[in-house]
Formats: sequence, C-alpha cells, structure tokens
Amino acid sequence: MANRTVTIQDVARYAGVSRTTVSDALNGTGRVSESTREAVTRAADELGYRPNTAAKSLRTSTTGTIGIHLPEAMTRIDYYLQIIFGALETAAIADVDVTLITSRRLGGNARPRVDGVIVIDPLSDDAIAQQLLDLDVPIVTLEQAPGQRPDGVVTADHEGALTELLEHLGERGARAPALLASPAVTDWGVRIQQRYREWCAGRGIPALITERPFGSAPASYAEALRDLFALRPDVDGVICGPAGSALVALDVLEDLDKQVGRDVLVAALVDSTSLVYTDPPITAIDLSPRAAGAACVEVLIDLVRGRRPRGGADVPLPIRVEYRASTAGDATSYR
Amino acid sequence: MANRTVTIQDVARYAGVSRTTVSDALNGTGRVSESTREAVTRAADELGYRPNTAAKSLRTSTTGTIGIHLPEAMTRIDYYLQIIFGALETAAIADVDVTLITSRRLGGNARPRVDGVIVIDPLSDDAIAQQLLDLDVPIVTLEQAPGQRPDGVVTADHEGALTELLEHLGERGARAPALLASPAVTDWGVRIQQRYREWCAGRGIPALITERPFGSAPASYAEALRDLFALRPDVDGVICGPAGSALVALDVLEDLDKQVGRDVLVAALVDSTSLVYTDPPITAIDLSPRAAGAACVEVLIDLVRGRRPRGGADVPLPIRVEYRASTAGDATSYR
DNA sequence: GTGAAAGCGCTAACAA
DNA sequence: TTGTTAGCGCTTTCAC
Repeated sequence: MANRTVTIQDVARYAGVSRTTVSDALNGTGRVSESTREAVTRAADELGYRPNTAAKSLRTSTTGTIGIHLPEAMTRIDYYLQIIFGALETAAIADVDVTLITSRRLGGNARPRVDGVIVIDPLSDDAIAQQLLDLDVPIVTLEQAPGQRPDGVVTADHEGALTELLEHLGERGARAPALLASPAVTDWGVRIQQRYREWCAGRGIPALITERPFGSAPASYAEALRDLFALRPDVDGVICGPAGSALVALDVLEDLDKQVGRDVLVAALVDSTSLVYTDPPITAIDLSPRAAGAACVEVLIDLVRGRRPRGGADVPLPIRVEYRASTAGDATSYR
Repeated sequence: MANRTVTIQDVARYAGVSRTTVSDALNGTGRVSESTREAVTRAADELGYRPNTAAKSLRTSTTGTIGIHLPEAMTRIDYYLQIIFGALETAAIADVDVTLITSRRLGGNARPRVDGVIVIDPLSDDAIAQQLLDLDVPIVTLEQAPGQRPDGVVTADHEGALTELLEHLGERGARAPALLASPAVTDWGVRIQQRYREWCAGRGIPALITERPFGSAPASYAEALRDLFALRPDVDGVICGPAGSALVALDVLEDLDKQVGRDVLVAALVDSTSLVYTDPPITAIDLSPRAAGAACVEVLIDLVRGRRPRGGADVPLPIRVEYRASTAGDATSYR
C-alpha cells in the first residue's frame, strides 16, 4: 500500500516464500507447487507488484522490445503505417514493445535496445544493413534482403500477382502495357521488373519500363509518363509502382485526352485507400500490409525466444489483386 | 578485442583509472580532469565500449525511451506517419528510442517501458488517458487533451487557419460553405466546429455541418455529401475534415455534375500528398506534422530530463493554408 | 580530482 | 519443492 515501488522481495515476504519462488511462480519457470503459485499470484496482485523490467533485462540480457526498421526515403505511404499497426497488434499480445529504428538512429552514438529487428523492404544499400547486423540480434525481413541472409523472411508471391494482373490487362484488351517501375534496389523492385520482362518476352511484345528514383516528386512521374506516351503512343496499359504514381497517371492521361479504363488501363502495384475513391477507382495489388507486419513479428518473437518459428523461418504471405474500374476495358474498342 | 562484451570495468582497467572515473568522464558528470577524460574516451573507443543500457536503467530508473500513443481508429493517414518520422528524427539526435503505444498494448499485462509519452490528438475517451496517466511519466499531447492536464502541449492555431480558409472561400465566391466535420471528440474536432459556427454566425449564414464517426468507410462520407446536396442544393463550398473525404467529395461532385473549383469550392482540413495530384488539386491546411512530431519530442525530452522546456511547456505550432485549384473560383459565375 | 563500496531488482546455479 | 548465494553493469554516496 505504501508509495514505494513493490519489489519481488516484498511479494516474497508477504507470501512467506523466497524471491526465487516468486520469480519461478510468476514466470512459470522452475518447479513450483500449484498451491504456492496461487498464493504468490494472489500476493503479487494484492501488493500491485509490477516486475522491474530493467532488472530483468540486466539479468537476462533481453529487452522485451523489438525494432522495426523503415527506410526513410519512402515514408509517405499508407502501406508502411499498416505494416506497423499489424506489427504492434501482434507484439502487444506478446507483451513486447516495438521501437522504430531509422537510419539516423543507427548512425547515432547509442544502439537501440532491442532483442530483434524487422527490416521492411530491405534496400540493397549495405550501409544500414551492416549496422543492423552489428546489433547482433535476430533479423527478420519483409521481402528478401539483397546482399544478406536474414534469420527469417516473410515473402509474398509478387510474380504470381503481377502475372495475374498482366493477364487481366491482356484479357481486357491491353496489348502494350508499360511499367512505371520502382527502382530495382529492393528485392520486390527487382522481381517485379524481372517478371514483367519475362512476361513480355513470352508474348513477344516489347518491355516498356520507365523508372524514377525512390522518393521522386510526383511531377517526375508525370514527366516519365508523358515521355513514355510521346515515344510510344500505342501504350494502352500502365502499371504503376511508386506510391502515388497511379494518381499522377490519372491526371496525365486526362491531359492526353485518353480515357482511363477504356483507352488506357491503369493499375497500381501497391493498393491504398486513396485508390478506391478516384475516378475511376484503380485496380491494385493488395499487399496485405497488416498481415505482413503481424507475420514478421510472429517469426521474430519465435526466433528471439529461441523457438523454431512455426512453419519455418520463411513465411509466405498471401496477396491478391483488387479489380476496379480502371482496368475494366471496353469490348467495343478492343479485340 | 575479445568476443566478450566490454564493460566499464574493462575500460577502467585499460585506462588505469576506476570505474567511477570512467562513468564520470563519459557522462560528463562529476569532476574529471581534461587529460583523464581524454584518456578514458580513447580507451573506450579502442575497446569498443558500449554502455549497457539495462544496467543504467536499473541504476537510474530511466529507460532512454519515449512512447508515442496513436489512436488506432484513425490509422490510415499520411499525417500520422509524418508525425512519427518527425518524432523519430528528433529523438534519434538525443539518442532516445521511440516505441509506439497502442490501446491494446496498454491493455496488456506489462506496461510499456518509457520515460515519457506523447499523445497524438487525444480523444475525450478517458479509458486510455487514464492508463497512460498510470504510467506515471511526463505526458505531452499534440493538441489539448479534453479531460486532462498534460505536462506539455503542442498546439496549432486551427481557428486562425480555418478562418483564413473560410475568408478565402468567401473571396472566391462561396456563399454557403458546408463543413464535413470530424467528430468533436478531439480538441481539434471541437475547435474546428466551434470556429466554423462562429464564423457563420458572424456572417449571418446558416452553419451546415454534417458529421460521421471516426474511421467511417469512405462510402459513408459520399452518402453524407449526397444528403447534404439533396437538402441544400445551394451549397457552393465543402470543407472536408476526415482523411480521404476530400477525394470522395471530388467523386460525388462529379456525379452531381458540379464542377469543382467553380460551381463548388472544395478544401481539406488536413493536407496530404494525395491532395496535390487530384484533378483539380485540393486546397488544404498543412498541419506541419513533421514539425509537430519534432516539437513534441523536444518538449518531452526536456521534461523527462527535468529541464524546463525552452519557451515553456506550451508550444505553438505554425500551420498554413496551401491554396490550390479546387478553390480557385470563377469571376464570371460569382460576384 | 579520484577511488572504494554499496546496491538498483532480478534470475540462474546450486544446496537443502 | 523450496531457499541461499552470487552476481548482471552501472551510478552514487562518501572518503581520501
């Protein structure tokens, strides 16, 4: 009842047992009789005991915290926030804290205090990867890390989804679908471009890829698209990689007097709420970011606690194409 | 050079001084001669010494971590991610970790380990606020907390910005601007509705407010707008509060055959990148989320470290209206 | 200006 | 099944 913080010692005294027993009873470790455990639990409750995590940390050299690394360049997207919330939800259930790790934080004096790290869309840029490895804790990545072997990986079948999307565009009449690509500096970026090329090759049609660096201003995507249509007026499909570029595409196509969904089909590689209420709504691949975040945390927590993750350290993530009006096509003008 | 972790003891031995001296030298505490400090710093560098934060935590009962609480209901916005990155950047400079605290985390068994908490847009809903208060650490809020007295507050002049926006709409010809309001469950929501009413009262025009709960589906905003125009066909301005609702407004107005920027002026209360590349681009209030996040962290760190925050614990945040084509107006049809 | 000793609260060995 | 002992690495008196 006192103002002083309640320690394990207090609980021990109150319950008439030793500190070890309290520790064992509360953590489920060691061998404690059911009656003792109950008594201890009750004592802890009554005294309002809260374990001191710093002491526990010092003793066990664990922190009860995991880190999530986000590349700062590509901050402004729904997608990341969804991943984070998925991760938070799952972490909360395991009583684990989540701290966000930016490049700048790694560059600072102190190291973040984490038991493990999740890296979202790792870049092939090694500088940060190396610093993360120096943390010397398990690493789980969302998508494969180009130059690195993480302890766990969550991956989606992007090739499958893109193929489905391309087939769909073909069915709806697009004969020359172009790709406004995200740079091939993430595994995702590489795989998308590769699959797109393969698909084009398989059809005997030219691969039309235009690319801009990460974090480019939307105006730069507009320019890329205008250049594309100037060069290849026959383009009748655009698949947009970078966040926000699909909105830009709508704008550009309107300027060019092309009707989206009929003259030109438009799709995005990353779904977001802003694609649903455009005119027309834009077909996109739902990357299930919430589930992705959750899956990463599950694998990482297993790894941290020394368990083999259920289903192994390589987890497939289901994703799907959301079909909307921007790829409706028009039977009268095509085929 | 050994694999074993380097402790303060190792540094002390290597530098030929005591642990105390090393601690003082490295932390800038106590009285240490310049030469000793240099020698110690060099020794620490050479050995690759990294202070054990758990030990430090245990001893000082601080964590070197701050928490940011985000209401989960309103997750899907650019705005929050920007706040977070602003916070991370500033925290990194101070070698402070940032953990995200969700309602669920507070509901769990363990308490998050933080020295202080930032609450973004506190809801009048007390349940969470109370749990945060129980953490018994300094609290800084972005915007005033309805039922609570935080230790620090960062606030923007929303009344001023809204007034400016309303005046602008008036100048551009809008005589009956309506408000698609966010619920009055945050200080921001309350103040916006209040100012809007006052402004209307001052002009002797009716206040047209329509409101939907937080986290409503975009379709629900569409319905609200359609109802509004059915009831009041003379509405010639719409100010959109909820994230994404401005995009919906564009869609609805197109269906109603009203030209945005001329027949009806549209503006958003919260700017985001998706408002720039719509057709037309949408006028919005830039709430400077990055600066907001940074300001919150600065105040909180001062508070945590026992300093009086520079400029006091109440920090004004500059915000501004970004004028775009959606409120251009048309001299021929109005005035 | 510097060092020795004490102890933050906890858990892992080991002994009983 | 339970208790005793010994630290985890650090900072903080306090003595020199």
